[in-house]
Amino acid sequence: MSGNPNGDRRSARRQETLAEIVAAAWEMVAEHGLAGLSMRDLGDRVGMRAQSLYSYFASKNKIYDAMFMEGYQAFSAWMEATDDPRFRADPARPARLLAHRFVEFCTIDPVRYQLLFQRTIPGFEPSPESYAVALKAYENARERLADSGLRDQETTDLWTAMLTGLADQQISNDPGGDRWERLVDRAVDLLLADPQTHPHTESDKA
Amino acid sequence: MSGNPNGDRRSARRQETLAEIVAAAWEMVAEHGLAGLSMRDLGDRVGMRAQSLYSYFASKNKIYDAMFMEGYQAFSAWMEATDDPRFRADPARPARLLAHRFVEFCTIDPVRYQLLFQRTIPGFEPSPESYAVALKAYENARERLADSGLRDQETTDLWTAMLTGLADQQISNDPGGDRWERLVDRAVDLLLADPQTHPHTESDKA
DNA sequence: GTCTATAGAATGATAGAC
DNA sequence: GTCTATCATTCTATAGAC
Repeated sequence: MSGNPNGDRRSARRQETLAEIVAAAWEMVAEHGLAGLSMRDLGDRVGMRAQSLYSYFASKNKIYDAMFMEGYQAFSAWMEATDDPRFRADPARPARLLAHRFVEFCTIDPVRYQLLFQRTIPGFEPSPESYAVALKAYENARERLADSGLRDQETTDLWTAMLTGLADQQISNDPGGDRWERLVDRAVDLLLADPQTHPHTESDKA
Repeated sequence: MSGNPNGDRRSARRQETLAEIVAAAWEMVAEHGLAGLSMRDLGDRVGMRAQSLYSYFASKNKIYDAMFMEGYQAFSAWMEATDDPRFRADPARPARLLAHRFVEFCTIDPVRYQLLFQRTIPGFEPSPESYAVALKAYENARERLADSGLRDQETTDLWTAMLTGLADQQISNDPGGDRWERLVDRAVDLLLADPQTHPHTESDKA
């Protein structure tokens, strides 16, 4: 749109600063918890006064919003990576991979998990744009799960509960370990072996 | 120890006030979230100035601590109630009852669930006395679970993850409904039917 | 775009009169 | 045991100079 090279350069510089602020915000919440994000300290961290941050984000919640969107983009990208053609033949493996991938995503960054999958920030609501990114991520995950043979709502609900439960216990009670993570395969196999998971097995065989 | 009837009466009065403050605190966090407990508002609620609360609790965290202990006492009492002799004969039912009872305890009061089973209050650590109550509650629950046939650590870990996962999804995504709660039976049966749950079945039959 | 200055409001907690 | 007065912070956010 803009034929002005200076405009492009300025815009690029601005994008860099925006990204730098968000990166510093991730650092901060990793250290002080999700609620421990303070404009003053965030300003210190990127080398400006807290008030100057308002040139980039209209409010603190806009920063959470940017983190929220970035988090779901990362989630989509992370789950994309399980689309490995080598495992398409085996009916059990894709589900296991999917499950491990999900639990890993959660345990790698507990604060991100909290921001994306739990609701613990008092006044924060994601913007429509960010929420759209989240919805798309969920839809992708649902489709991939369907490819693994888990289709009906009750089964996918149980799947979700099991995996978030495992991730949550892992994060809360054995951070850095694998006491719950190593139960992922067993949980997945349990669900795949359940007759209720495949209510139409007979017709599927035809 | 004190033979002074006035002392007893004063002590009783004090206990009443302590209980009243904690009850008001539960009300407050139910309305404004776990972090939304403010000494000023709490004072208003019990009809005294915020500063006067410090005659009863040395700090805000001491109030959280009292709630924590009360919560685990409630948990023990709640799980005791499943000790129904009528169901001891059926090997499947005690586990189902136990599971339902647990999930109900969580969903009935989400804020209490958050205080007891998640770690979301920044500076709060339970006191040794409160923690002892929590440990005893866990030990009781573990024994009851063992009576239901779930004994090895991996299985009880999976049990915990499944049920907290179901409770969490229920609270977060369908408050007041039963979309996840109605999956409890299926989850329990899945675990009971799993061969890995009874690694020593042969010798048990002897 | 960044700064200083500052508003405006909330917080948890203490000291000391009564 | 409750009060008034107050401290000492923290916080988000705005106004306006440069």
